[in-house]
Amino acid sequence: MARKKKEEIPESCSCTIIHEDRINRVRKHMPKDEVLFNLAELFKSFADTTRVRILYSLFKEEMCVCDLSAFLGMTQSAISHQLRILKLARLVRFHKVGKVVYYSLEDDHVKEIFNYGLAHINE
Amino acid sequence: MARKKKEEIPESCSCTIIHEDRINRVRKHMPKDEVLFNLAELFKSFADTTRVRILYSLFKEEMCVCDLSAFLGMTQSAISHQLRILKLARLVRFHKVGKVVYYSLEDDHVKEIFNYGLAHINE
DNA sequence: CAAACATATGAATATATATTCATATGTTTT
DNA sequence: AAAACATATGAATATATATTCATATGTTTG
Repeated sequence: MARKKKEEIPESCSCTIIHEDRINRVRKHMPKDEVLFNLAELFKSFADTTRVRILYSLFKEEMCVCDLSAFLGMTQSAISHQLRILKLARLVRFHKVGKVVYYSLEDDHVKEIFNYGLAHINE
Repeated sequence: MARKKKEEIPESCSCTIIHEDRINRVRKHMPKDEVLFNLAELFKSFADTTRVRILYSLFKEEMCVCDLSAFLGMTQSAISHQLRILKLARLVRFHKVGKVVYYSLEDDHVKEIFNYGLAHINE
């Protein structure tokens, strides 16, 4: 009575591939893994309320760490750690004046990305 | 010898607020906390390689879970869990034909956001 | 030079989240 | 109805990450 007909489970996918044609067309246009990875990494930089608030603050004004800390009601350390991530993602730039470090947006991509994000939220 | 002059540490920020004027100008233009939170939540949906790959796959073709699973070389379960997140973020839509569920992009915001993301990466 | 201060950072902790595994749900087919 | 199948989902585990705490670095000022 043992009932085991279709014994050939394919690979990682436990199901039958239904649309080889679609997969082949999609494959042609997929960016390299590295690009997709970098894209996800970039969005990780936006994927935190604190970092979003920091970036939004810098839309209008250049600000120092102390300003951001006071304005956002968070410790200097927390802000500084997050600014490091934003620096690594090349989303903010900075310049020092004495002991004060002023941060500003690196380019306008952030604003544009945020605007489309808001458009999606408000639709 | 106890040397404790400036004893009045302000609030969450351990430093002196330097630019009250900047903070006040920024405050005027900050979106509500809820909006900033939702924006971060939206970007969280993009902040994972698997989800980026799923979304990119759907740029060109509507695909079923099985297609995505086979194409991306991941288990059906993993794909399905991630699709749930994309559904909750209203980034993908789906329709059922028999037992097959076809997924597609909800709107064009994703493409636009990705394009600006790529622009930032490639600059 | 010492004190004050703005900022940065390593380590620890707490929390979030991606994947796996097992199984459930719902549909089709025989 | 039972088998096959596509998909969904709860629980467990492993990993990533945000914040805190303590402290380091570098600059200014008395």
